[in-house]
Amino acid sequence: MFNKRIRIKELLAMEPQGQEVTVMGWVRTFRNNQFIALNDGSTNNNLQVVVELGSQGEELLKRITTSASMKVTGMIVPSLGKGQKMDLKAAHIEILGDSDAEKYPLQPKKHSLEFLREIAHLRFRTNTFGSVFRVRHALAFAIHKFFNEKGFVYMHTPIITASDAEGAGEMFRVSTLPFDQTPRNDKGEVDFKQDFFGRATNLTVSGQLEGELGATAFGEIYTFGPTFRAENSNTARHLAEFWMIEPEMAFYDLEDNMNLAEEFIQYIIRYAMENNREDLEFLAQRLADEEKQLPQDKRSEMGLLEKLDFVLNNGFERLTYTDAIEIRKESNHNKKKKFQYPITGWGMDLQSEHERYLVEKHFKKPVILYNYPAAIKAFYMRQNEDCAPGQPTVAAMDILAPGIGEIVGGSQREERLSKLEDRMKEIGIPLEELWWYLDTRRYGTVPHAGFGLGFERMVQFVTGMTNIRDVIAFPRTPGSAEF
RNA sequence: UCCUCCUUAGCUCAGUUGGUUAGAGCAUCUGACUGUUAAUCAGAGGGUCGUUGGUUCAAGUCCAACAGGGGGAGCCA
Repeated sequence: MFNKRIRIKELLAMEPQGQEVTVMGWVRTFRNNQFIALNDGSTNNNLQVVVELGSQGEELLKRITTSASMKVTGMIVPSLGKGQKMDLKAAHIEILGDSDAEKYPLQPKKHSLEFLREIAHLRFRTNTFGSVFRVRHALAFAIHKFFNEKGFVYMHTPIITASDAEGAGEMFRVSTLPFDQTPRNDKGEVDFKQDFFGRATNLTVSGQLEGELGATAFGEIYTFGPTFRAENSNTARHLAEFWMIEPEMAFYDLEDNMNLAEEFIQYIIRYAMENNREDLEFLAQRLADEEKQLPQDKRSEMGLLEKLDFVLNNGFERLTYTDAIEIRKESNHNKKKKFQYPITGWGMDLQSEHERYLVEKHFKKPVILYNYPAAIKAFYMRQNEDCAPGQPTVAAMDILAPGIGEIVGGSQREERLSKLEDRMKEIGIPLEELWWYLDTRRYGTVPHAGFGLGFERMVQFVTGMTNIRDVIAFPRTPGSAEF
């Protein structure tokens, strides 16, 4: 019978009055041949198990090593020591699994995140990753809760897709053809007619186009699933496999879209603040300690909890691409020629140093940029009509978060068939490949909008982890797919 | 992919202008102690200095290539 155990988080919330309980967990440290710090993953707080002198045999004591797993039954009593509220006086200890202390790589000391990344299968057993992944869970749960409360339908869009016309980046091919002897057609090209699906297929880079099909039937839908990009990106904010949330809403314009995105982000942050306070406090302390080693000008002005509170209470700054260019052009930063990439004028794509200046120096809070030049955005974004002469824009919006950069990318979609077709022809996307997508514009088209939120970037923002590889359990990056 | 920095014990890191036997803290092991808090005290074991090649009488130290990792950039979420 294992299910009689009580979780340590629950136990620590009780008043110790000699109750008999059973706990199970893993040893963090064993001090003085007498005190076991036991952790079961429910919280970073360890339960102090007290082994009375002489109550257990030498053989058993020797097996109480770091990360050995055990079942302990005993009485909880107020602790005589100072560091904790209660002790579990062990009446019976059963080692469930031994752990060779000489080989076990985690020690009761600080480890670098880089080292822990190399033992990603064990890093959940540390306080930092325990907190990160409990917060990750809370955010994922809050996302479903938010959309469910708003009446959105959770839609599972395909992982394997045949369209490569979405233009969202390099794709991973999905194939069962033999690598060493790929069948060829008359022209000498690989003959995908003989492949599993009878055509070339890839892992999805976005569920958006399929999401629009759902939105034009259910009204509001969202997706939350894995996404794959075969880009050779080596940064602290890119993964080859990541999770993305993509709501898509009929009868929404760009402003509705921005309102939803802002409300959504605040909602899930608030959920984590209310339900994972201890973990966030731990992560805030961790970040503060880490930043102590940085030079003054590289440190954040606000602590993690302050930052999250600020985001909940202050809303996001909204401004158009055109205004953003002006602000930066007029900034002292630009006049002093401190940008590596100078602001050349309207139409240029924003470099990440420009985004960072705007978010971290000028406004010091999340910023929503909207109405971007059409030339630097995707084909499906709605073409604005009231543009300045020679400056065509689309109803796109990006949310930029301090320290992370782009966390949301979205737009109102082009619902007018002829405009959409014209744009596709203009940039060379074959209409016949997306016939099913265009059908939504043929049969009862409606104004609609949506966005994509990078889940790992959101987790980074909330946990303060600076490398995206530390907020996903098993990161996939170029040259790296262990575990 | 580009720029840049790093790679010395299980971990974190010292190692002087190139010079004889490469060090520390923590961890591990052995013993002591027993209300500890990353316990403490004493002792012990633990190294192909990332790999390969080069310069030199002599390379952990200088040079090159490669590998792995960090930071930044591009692409983006």
